[in-house]
Amino acid sequence: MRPTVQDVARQAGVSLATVDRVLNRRPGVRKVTIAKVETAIAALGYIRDISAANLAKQQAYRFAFVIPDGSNSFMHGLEAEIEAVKLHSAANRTEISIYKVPTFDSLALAATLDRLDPRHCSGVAVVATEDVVVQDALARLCQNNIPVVTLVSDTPARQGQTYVGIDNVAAGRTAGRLMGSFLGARSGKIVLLAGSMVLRDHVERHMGFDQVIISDYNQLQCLPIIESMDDSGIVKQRLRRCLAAHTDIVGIYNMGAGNRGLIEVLSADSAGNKHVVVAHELTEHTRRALNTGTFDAIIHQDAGHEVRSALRILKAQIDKTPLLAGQETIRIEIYLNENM
Amino acid sequence: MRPTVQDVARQAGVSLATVDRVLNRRPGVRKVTIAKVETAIAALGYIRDISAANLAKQQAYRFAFVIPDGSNSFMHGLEAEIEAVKLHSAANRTEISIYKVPTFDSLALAATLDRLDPRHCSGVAVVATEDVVVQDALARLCQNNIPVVTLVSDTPARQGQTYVGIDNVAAGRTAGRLMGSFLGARSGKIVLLAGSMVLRDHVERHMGFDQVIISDYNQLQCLPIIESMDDSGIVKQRLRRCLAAHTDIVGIYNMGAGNRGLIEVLSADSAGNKHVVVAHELTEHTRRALNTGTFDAIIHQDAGHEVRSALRILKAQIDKTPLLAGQETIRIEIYLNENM
DNA sequence: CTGAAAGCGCTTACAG
DNA sequence: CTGAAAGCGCTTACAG
Repeated sequence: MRPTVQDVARQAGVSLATVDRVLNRRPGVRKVTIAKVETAIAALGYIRDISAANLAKQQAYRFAFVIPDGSNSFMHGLEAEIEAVKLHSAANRTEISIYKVPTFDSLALAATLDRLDPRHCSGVAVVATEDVVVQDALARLCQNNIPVVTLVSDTPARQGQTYVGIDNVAAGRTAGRLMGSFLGARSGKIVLLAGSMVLRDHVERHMGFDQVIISDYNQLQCLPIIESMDDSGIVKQRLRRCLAAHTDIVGIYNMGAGNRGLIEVLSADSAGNKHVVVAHELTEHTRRALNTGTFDAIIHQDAGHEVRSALRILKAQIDKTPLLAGQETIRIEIYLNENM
Repeated sequence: MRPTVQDVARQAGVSLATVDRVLNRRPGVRKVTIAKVETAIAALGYIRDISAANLAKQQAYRFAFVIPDGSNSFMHGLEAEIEAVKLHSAANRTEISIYKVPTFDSLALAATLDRLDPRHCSGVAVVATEDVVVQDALARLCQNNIPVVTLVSDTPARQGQTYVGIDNVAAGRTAGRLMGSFLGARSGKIVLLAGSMVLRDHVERHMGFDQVIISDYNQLQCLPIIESMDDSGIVKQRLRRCLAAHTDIVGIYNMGAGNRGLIEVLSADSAGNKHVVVAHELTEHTRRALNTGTFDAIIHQDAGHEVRSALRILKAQIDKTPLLAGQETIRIEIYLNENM
């Protein structure tokens, strides 16, 4: 049988309450007593049962997910994954709320974060922009001892904040390698599409992509970035103009959203399939594009994994328990038509 | 506050014990009583607290992992991942034992499975061969109500057995697509390496690879499979002979283990880097081969994910709780030098 | 077929 | 600074 607090108390010659005090590093215990208890713990190889502790504490976790509103399919997927864990969370004394904030609206995001009441919120997971008002709001949460996890897009590192998402520079490099490998000996221009260069994830992907193309494929040239605010309509319009202006385009890399616009332009273009196309995030639309050969590869991050990882990280911080190494690394996934 | 069994008992006008009987579908309760309790549960929106239930039951999980012994790096990685969860398992009333069995030795495997005592074993995860003696031993475990998970290589579907691993046909198709895409317009022969065609995962990968090459790349021809018993030495010897016999080899696909032998041959061969090489499983050795450009792509499965998934599935079967959809799908991961 | 009481391994006021 | 007792939300003999 595994030793319990009872066994530790008996072995140390103290009461349950004192064992508890030592276990939880509560103040007001004499050094000698602490030593006695710790000796007993070591001697018995005592390990605390966290479920029992949580039951006694009536510990309940109340987490807030703050994510962008709008038509972005990836964010819809993220929301669906949050809803999925919500269904099972009640059985684990966990309550999850979702707050949606207009895309690209840092003020609204900061206001939403400020409105979270520390008494009813034990942790926050947020898809953050890099704006100062947002960073300040996050800092205030941390001051109130509310653990924060940032999702999808990294933020300047800060105490009490953990990033859960892919390494976007490496993701860009991966896209670059796929583009170069798939083009083989062909030479020509590459179209670069992004949502906005104020989004850190897009900037990082761009860096990575450029690095690889410049160093390893000098028969390929990247055109200046086309920004679309992640809007399919804008993608369509600007991409059409760009394709018309150049005759030697061989590849397209979309590092942002708005894939529906991209797909529409390429499907309409009779010569569309001659391009190598790499984009991000597996969704209903990009899946079909892979199927039909309109897209050649998708770089993906697993939204479900990110949601569950965020929850595990927040809980571990609250319970002061260690995390399982490796489980929380979000992988840069590559999808071709065959491995979806 | 969330309703508890107390609330249900009061609302239904019965005792705690009766609520418990209904909750756990234990026999010996009148239909009318069951109905009363179920009405109360529905009215209150009662959800059972699983941790509390496990505490009261003194439920302890004792799991056995049965894996192949030997020099296979992937299996070493798998073992390391099991050791990693072991470290944290004590805090969750979980005990994990590892049993190692000589590779390719179905009799020893079956004997090990038969030796597992149902009284001290609440679930089994096994890397199984497809031999009848093994299938029979697994069937006996299921008869004793011990849930079984098969890892890495699928087995003929059976009640009470869940497969945790990748779809190996799709993995083969993915390898084929990478090979074809990376070779571009080049034509020639492809070397196929496998451990043994009695391993279901290797057979399935072969099928998938062939499908894609035959249907989409008729400038490429696959040579007859070279079997190596997953032994680097045999890989080296047979591959050298094969490379010497053909002048127009453009690609190599290793669907099995023994990558060290493959790497050695290619590194020694001055012309080695002209081949496109696709292999399986990220390990210390294949990582380096990707880095140096000896390998072009690796198809990978996450051993850590498989271990944790196996545990969640076994626990869910024991607790009769539902699984989180999506979390248990093992992905076919593609690695290039840039996304490791 | 049903219920009262004790217990699982912790934590929490409260008393001293 | 320390301890006795009650309680968290369940389950389990045992009695009737």
